[in-house]
Amino acid sequence: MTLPHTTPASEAEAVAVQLRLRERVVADSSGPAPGAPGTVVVGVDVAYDDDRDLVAAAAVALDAASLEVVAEATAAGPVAFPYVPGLLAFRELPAVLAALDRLTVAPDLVVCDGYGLAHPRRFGLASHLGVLTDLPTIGVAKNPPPLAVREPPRPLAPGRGATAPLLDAGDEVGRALRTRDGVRPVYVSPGHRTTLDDACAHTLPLTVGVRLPQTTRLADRLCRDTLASGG
DNA sequence: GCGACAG
DNA sequence: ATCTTGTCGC
Repeated sequence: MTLPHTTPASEAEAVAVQLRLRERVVADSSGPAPGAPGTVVVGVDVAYDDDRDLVAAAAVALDAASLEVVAEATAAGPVAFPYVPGLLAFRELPAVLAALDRLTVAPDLVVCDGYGLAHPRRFGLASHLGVLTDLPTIGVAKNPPPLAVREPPRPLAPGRGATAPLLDAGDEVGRALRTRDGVRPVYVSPGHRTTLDDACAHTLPLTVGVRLPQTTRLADRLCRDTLASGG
């Protein structure tokens, strides 16, 4: 990876790391164009067993067009950081980075299960992973971020593809995106080397017939199985 | 002080 | 995240 990851000794130090690293986020579209043929999309996810002090991560690479699995990798280790809202990256990154290292194909885009820009300090898990690896990343979360300035929840049209802005101090930092008709939306935001428009455009083809991106679903299943198999 | 709070 | 059966709908 381009930058090393180190586990902070305190929450205050973790916040300081975020404020420093967020300066390095690249907010352009130097990542793959949505729909570009041959794009390798990698989903990452993590499962925990706090009692055994064990965390397992999985990285699953798909062909963006066919959604066929191209490669998989897992990694397990001790839990490095407690769960603290806003600091999820420090809990998940060590295992995720290890799994990505074991992947035999080069990711064109990494899809994270969590926030990117749509984060209280505008530096969620997806942004953090992108800065450390310099890979294009996006964040797709199941729940809305607790933004400081939340706008009156604008109603979201019922059909797949409908969106509503996630505003933070007047800036659109993410989007609620309906990926299935009549089903609650997911919350998409750019991480590194992607734009919000592209993040949403990348998400739609990954969610044909399902709410969450296939990348996330497959990675979730794999890391869960890995944890169950011992670690 | 209390509630809210990605995974 | 994780603890967990059935149930409604397509």
